[in-house]
Amino acid sequence: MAVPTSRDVAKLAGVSQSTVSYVLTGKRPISEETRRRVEDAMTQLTFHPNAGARALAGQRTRVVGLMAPFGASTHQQGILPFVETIASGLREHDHDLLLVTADEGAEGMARVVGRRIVDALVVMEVGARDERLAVAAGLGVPVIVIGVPEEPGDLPCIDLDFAHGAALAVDELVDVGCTAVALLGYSAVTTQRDLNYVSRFIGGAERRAAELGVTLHPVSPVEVDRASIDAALDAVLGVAGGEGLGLLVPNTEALPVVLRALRARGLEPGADVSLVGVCTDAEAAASEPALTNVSLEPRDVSRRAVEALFRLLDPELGAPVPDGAVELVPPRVTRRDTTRPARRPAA
Amino acid sequence: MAVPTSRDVAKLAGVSQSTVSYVLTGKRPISEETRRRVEDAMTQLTFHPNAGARALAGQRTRVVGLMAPFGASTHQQGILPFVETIASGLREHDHDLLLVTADEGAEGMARVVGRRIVDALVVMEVGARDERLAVAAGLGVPVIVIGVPEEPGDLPCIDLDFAHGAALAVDELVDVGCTAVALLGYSAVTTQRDLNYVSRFIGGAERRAAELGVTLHPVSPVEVDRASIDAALDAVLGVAGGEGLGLLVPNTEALPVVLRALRARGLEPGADVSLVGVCTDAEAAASEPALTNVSLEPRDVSRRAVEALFRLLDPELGAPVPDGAVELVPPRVTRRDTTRPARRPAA
DNA sequence: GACCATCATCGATACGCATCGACCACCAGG
DNA sequence: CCTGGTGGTCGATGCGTATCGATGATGGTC
Repeated sequence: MAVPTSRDVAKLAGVSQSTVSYVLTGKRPISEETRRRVEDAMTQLTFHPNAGARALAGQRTRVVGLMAPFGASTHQQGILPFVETIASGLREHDHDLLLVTADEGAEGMARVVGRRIVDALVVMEVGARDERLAVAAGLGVPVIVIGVPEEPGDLPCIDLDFAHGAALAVDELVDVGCTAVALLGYSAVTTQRDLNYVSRFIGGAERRAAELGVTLHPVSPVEVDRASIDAALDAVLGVAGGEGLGLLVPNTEALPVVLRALRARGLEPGADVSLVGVCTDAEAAASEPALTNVSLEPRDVSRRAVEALFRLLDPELGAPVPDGAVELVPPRVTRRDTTRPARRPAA
Repeated sequence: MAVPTSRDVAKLAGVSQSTVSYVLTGKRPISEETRRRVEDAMTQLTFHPNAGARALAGQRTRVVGLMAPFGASTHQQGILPFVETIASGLREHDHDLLLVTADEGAEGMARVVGRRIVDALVVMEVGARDERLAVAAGLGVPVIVIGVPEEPGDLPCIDLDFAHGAALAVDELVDVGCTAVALLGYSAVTTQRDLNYVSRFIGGAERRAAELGVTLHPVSPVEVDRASIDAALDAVLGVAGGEGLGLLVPNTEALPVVLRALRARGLEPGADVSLVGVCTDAEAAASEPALTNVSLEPRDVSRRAVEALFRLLDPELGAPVPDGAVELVPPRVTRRDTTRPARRPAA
């Protein structure tokens, strides 16, 4: 026999096809005895339920589309952990992940939803105003957005709390005695893409600096090559001097270059200059010197995104996410070697 | 009306449902007039053919599974371009990409194929002996392997020609006057994973060095941190001296560290020491100094993998890939600043 | 002992499309 | 005028599952 169907299983188990189906879905009570016979038959035939038939009859595919920022000129670095975590999160709910690349744009989403290839969408790297959002919202399937658009329009959004992270970083710098903070901004390409986490981070830093009464020198944008970073440091050190200066580096990729540039001019991070970077804890610990960092763990965001998605998909799992809710994942600052308490603050 | 079906389209166009289907698939001739009416109706209703129904009736899903080395501790860096290129290659053939993460292992493949979620598989990062291969080969669907296993067993394999790349790199070093070549190996973790491109590369270098009568000093394994690389350089320079030494660095991630380490000890790459690295052309050109490199462009491999896949999927597209064929994509060596012709070779 | 729940199972049907055989109209050749 | 095509369309059927209503069996109640 070619590939076994649920009817074959039924015959072998001596039950009807519908009983096999109920064993599979658990939507009606099945006696222990019958269940065992059916399951044995399935094992014996190596039966796999046909996904197409299931989708057709059951109106759900158990596949989720991921709109990933591939193809475009993305800082590709960071997205892999997102994808990976989302994929395994979906698997825990017996769902699969279909990749939709960004070059397909909004019509890619319309296609996979229209054809009922997917039951739901996760849209990554959403910028401040993103044409995909309006389309996604009108598709009639659950959508989770990773990023914080200006106008969420009914779509639940999840992202890291960059503003809060920036504030915590400023706190840390002030804690170790800094009286001025310089912010080495994101590269122009990132800013152009209008991903507003940039402005959220900068805004958070500014607000906190103002509250604490320390000066904030934003330097932006900064490319990742050595020359740009040297130029940025020149500017910063010219204005603020070395004394009491804290550096805030939200651009993960720039971190190693900044460290090198500082040392090249005789400033030891942690001793002569304090520095807080934005990166994962793993990267921070592996760095030399170990970085004090604002941890932005993509896995946290992905996990929550998956949870939110299934609350939408199976409302029994708990209160569905309210429309348009923005969930910000709190960051964490970990002190390592690049910030050290210097002068004892007035106790 | 909820979502339109082909029957709705048929009614609106005044034809039968089967005619709509033939317009869609092109498997029977349709008059110009009828085709236009049907297409208009589809547009008007924003009709999308239901993928589940298509799969059920047509025995094909137009989805390809990608077994990606996610989840494991991979040198995650390199795989994104593969995934991206494969995804868009599939889209050009109106197919989609379903991600299967490596943690699911062989049973993940069995699942997506057994349930007929996918029509075919691409298996990435296949090592010398990979348990997934035997399973994949028995699944009864087209499979393309990226990597070169010891025992391809009927499966078409595609990979970069690391051996040839190594030989070309040795050639280049000898061309610019090197009389000894040191090979800074891969890190232990890469070697442990038994990805045999490591040994293919080393083997290729050894063979060519022997042919040319130059000494080859393999130093392995080399981690990517500065200390390990310094130790490796100590060993190499101790044995071979600076004079006439060429460095061969197959580990992309180690390249910047090696460059820095060399300069730290007063050796200018390209002048005092020659160096050929393995990386993409883009990375090589962006490096400072610009690297002479063996280009291993993942996109080439992905493209060929997709082509081979569709030759298997639609035999009309050309001769199907012969079973067990191993296709090696030739690399290219580009001379940049880290190799410069030194003493004029005897003309 | 007749009656009604409850539980477990069965039969039939629908899901939306691809495909096969049949059919019709039309035209060329004899 | 009849025959043999051929290009174009239609009806009917099947793909494998989920689901609904119905049925039989079982046990408890008055």
